[in-house]
Amino acid sequence: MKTVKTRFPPSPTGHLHLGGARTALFNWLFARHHDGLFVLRFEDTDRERSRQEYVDSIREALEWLGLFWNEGPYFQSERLEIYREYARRLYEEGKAYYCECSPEELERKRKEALAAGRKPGYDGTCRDKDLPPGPGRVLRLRIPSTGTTVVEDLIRGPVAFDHRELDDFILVRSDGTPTYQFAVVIDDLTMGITHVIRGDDHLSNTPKQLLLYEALGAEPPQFAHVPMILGPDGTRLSKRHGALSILAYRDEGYLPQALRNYLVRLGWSYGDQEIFTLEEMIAKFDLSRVSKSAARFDPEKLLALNAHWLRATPTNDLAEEVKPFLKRLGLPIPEKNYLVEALETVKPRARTLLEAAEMLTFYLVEEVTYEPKAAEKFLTSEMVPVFERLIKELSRVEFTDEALEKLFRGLSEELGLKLKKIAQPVRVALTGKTVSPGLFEIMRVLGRERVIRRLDRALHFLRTR
RNA sequence: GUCCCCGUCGUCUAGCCAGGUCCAGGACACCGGCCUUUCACGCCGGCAACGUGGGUUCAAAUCCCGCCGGGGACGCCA
Repeated sequence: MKTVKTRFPPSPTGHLHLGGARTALFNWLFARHHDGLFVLRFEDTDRERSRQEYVDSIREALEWLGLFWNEGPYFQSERLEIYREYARRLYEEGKAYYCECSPEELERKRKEALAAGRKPGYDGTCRDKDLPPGPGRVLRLRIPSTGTTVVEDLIRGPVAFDHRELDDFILVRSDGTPTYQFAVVIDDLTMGITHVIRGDDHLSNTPKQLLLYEALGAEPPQFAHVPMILGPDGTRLSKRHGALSILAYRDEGYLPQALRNYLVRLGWSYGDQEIFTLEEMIAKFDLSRVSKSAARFDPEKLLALNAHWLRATPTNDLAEEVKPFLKRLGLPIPEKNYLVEALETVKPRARTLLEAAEMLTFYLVEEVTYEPKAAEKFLTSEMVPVFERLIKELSRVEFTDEALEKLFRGLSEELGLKLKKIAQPVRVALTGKTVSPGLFEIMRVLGRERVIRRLDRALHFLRTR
């Protein structure tokens, strides 16, 4: 049994987006599941649009997702000699021929054909001209005019294409660079790729590639075409569907575990299981459970999964992850223990690291800012005696959740006020807001000194109203 | 236009290959309730789908055909 080898071949013309990440994940998982290898290869033959910054950002995104490659990254732009050699062979063996039709001419014929309701493929004008190589000429593959080619797809089963539907596609452009169709085949062949797992949109290109393998006298890899990911509205995923770059999700406070978990369930399932650790994905992933129909991207489900993984991550680790977000919000980074304890209280309430950082604000600022409406409603003058009494009691009570709760309940009973009537004003005094983690845990974490200082300040505030 | 692929709750999906156990299960979202010092978490309950027409069969979400709908390919882009 040959070692399984998969690849992820992005073209560095944009950031890594959800669709690409899912394809990369599937390839990576398949390789890992079979103890195989995963190759990274940049398809940068389009010199016009390829950019170094995208090479960097794609690598960064893959690494962030934990999808490390065993080989590469390769760059097609550095393999031009190899393609040239194979092109020469194909030409010499008569499997390919040169064509002198100009792009303008081809474009004109394409439009004509489309307007007349015919298929717009190349019409074979130069097929039998027996042209030698020359400037302005492209190399085309000579495709058999009759018969059919069957793609034995691992996900879709056999898919037959009539050769009349295929045309003599371009292998080498007039500037000598290889086209995508040619370069992928040569790369997959020379790199020993055993399984090509890619988007559905490549299915109709596959027979052409198969014919190229045949012309080369080579054994093609196995193909598996996975369904595409559509936007929430069912149209092709694009910029207007919001943040699509994987790195943008990272910067919004999403966890790689959540992204992976969301992505793996888009087009793949394992019974009713929704939550997967990396190890489980590797152990359970297989092509037979990949679905055939396109999936829509649902940001809500991604968020829910992120909330889940946030809660499932040890607070100690989360504390490190949240630091960059605190920094970004202009908040001071406190001592680790304090941060962990504070984070513990906001963890079940936050759905992203960014939200968590925002919720931590009151723990970290010197003086909280009262929300106008909250102060208006709860920091009223009748709270003066309550706060005075609290400050006195708090200086001697033990700062544990239990003791604090006992204190508040006792006070509530003694003063004939519902606990809520006391709790909300104190909450506002301590956090500036009406919504926060549990009051007693907040107090415990803030500690006696901060709590008394904040109550003191609130007392001043309500006396001057 | 031609060819190819796909079609189960709003969304992701299980079930379909090996027809009955499915008046279709899980998850997200949504709605109600419990818990409760606020908000969450958690727990309980609810809403909600086999695109359509025909055929095969004692029996079809599951098999066959047509139609409709969606997506993709048809580039000297990848």
